[in-house]
Amino acid sequence: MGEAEKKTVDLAQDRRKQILRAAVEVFAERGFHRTRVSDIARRAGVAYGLIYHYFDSKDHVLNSVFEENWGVFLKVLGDLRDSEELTAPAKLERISALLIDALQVAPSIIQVIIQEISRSDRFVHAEKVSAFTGAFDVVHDIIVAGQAAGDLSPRLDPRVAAYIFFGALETICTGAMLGTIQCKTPEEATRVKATVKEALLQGMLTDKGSEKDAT
Amino acid sequence: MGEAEKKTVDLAQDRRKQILRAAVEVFAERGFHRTRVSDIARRAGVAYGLIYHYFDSKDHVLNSVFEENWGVFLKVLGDLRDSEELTAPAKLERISALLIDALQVAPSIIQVIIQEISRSDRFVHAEKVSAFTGAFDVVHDIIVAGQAAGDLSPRLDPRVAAYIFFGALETICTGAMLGTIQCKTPEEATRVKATVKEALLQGMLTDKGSEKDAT
DNA sequence: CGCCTGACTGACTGGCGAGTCAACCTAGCA
DNA sequence: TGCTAGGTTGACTCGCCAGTCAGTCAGGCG
Repeated sequence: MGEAEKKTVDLAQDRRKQILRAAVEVFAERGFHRTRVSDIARRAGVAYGLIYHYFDSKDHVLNSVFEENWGVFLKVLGDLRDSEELTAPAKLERISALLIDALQVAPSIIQVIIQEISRSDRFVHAEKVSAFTGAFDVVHDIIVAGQAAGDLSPRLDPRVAAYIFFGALETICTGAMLGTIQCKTPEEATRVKATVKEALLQGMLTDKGSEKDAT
Repeated sequence: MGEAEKKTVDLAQDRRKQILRAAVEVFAERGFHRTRVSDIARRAGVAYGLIYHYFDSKDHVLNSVFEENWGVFLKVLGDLRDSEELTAPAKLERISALLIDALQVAPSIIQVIIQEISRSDRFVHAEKVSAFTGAFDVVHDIIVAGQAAGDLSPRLDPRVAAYIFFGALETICTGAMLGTIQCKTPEEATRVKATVKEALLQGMLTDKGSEKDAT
């Protein structure tokens, strides 16, 4: 009995996953509000009504996509913050590498999260903000710790710096989505990571540039 | 005749402006796709149908908001690029200052442009991209010139660096919109500018941080 | 003073698409 | 073999809102 029941549960989970996978695909292709629920159903090879068996609404489908993926990202970030072995700069480097690698592995998911949640009115007025601030807070904490340890410039406003860090990464993801930034092969990815590190950590200036820049 | 005709034209332009101003306000408050055309009409104190006298469609209203404001921004950017007097880092600093100041002067317009065009599916598939790449190109050119002059690190991929630059600024605007970043008073604005400069130009690392970071 | 032009009005329509629901399986069980 | 539960189906409903259009009003002109 337990066995059979479990199997049914698994099947149900499979259906759910199947719908979510399809949803991610179509959302990535046409954007959330241009996709009709029927599109998701067709792509998943499933009847229209079944979507509403597993999800309350179209919005709820998108939320599930978000929660199930952002959640694991947040978890990884949290662990990274609490790691004793790495310095703050190393942690920041890890985070950017993490995202850029994710871009190879699961571009559609990244696209949907950035496109439909981070970017979009959904972000501005909804509870989604809190999920995002979770990530911001982690980066913020890392920066503050880095400043305390003397590894990061004390002149940075940590909050603004966290925004700069995330904004840079987010826009790079957007660029990769649009194909403006090449980021498919491991070599290209390495190059992008290097520029992120150089620009954000070392700064864009050369020594010569800094001399002229006597502020 | 010329006089009277001109007056009529002016009045017509006023009406148009009046509608656009109202549109910016409501778009900023409720987001493009949650605002009904009737909202714009009500806010502008104008009949529903009149909107369609001046604009082809709701989309066209948004496009006009975008074109008429982004156009002047692009113009300023272009002039800045061609200026002989400033070094590349100084130019970048100017651009960020420009945006952060604009945030004080016309927050709604900035919000609408960022929220509804830069961020939004509108951006991904439409001609809007080209307008944005215009701005990217300017920053890209400035970076390349700065590298040639020896003021900016030659190790940066100029394209990726341009994305980082814009992404940082864009997210800061978002933060200001959300009220997460304080940027109302001149003092706060100065502080934000300083962090942008520090983080992007000098880099987030301290010397101590760089030593440890032997790559 | 009538006429004409064009700004201006707002009730109405048409279509779209989210969400519903009654009917239909199918599998496990007695 | 009949019964139930719940997964599955897709035609239908229903509200919403962009866009239309028949008509009003004002002001310039012969």
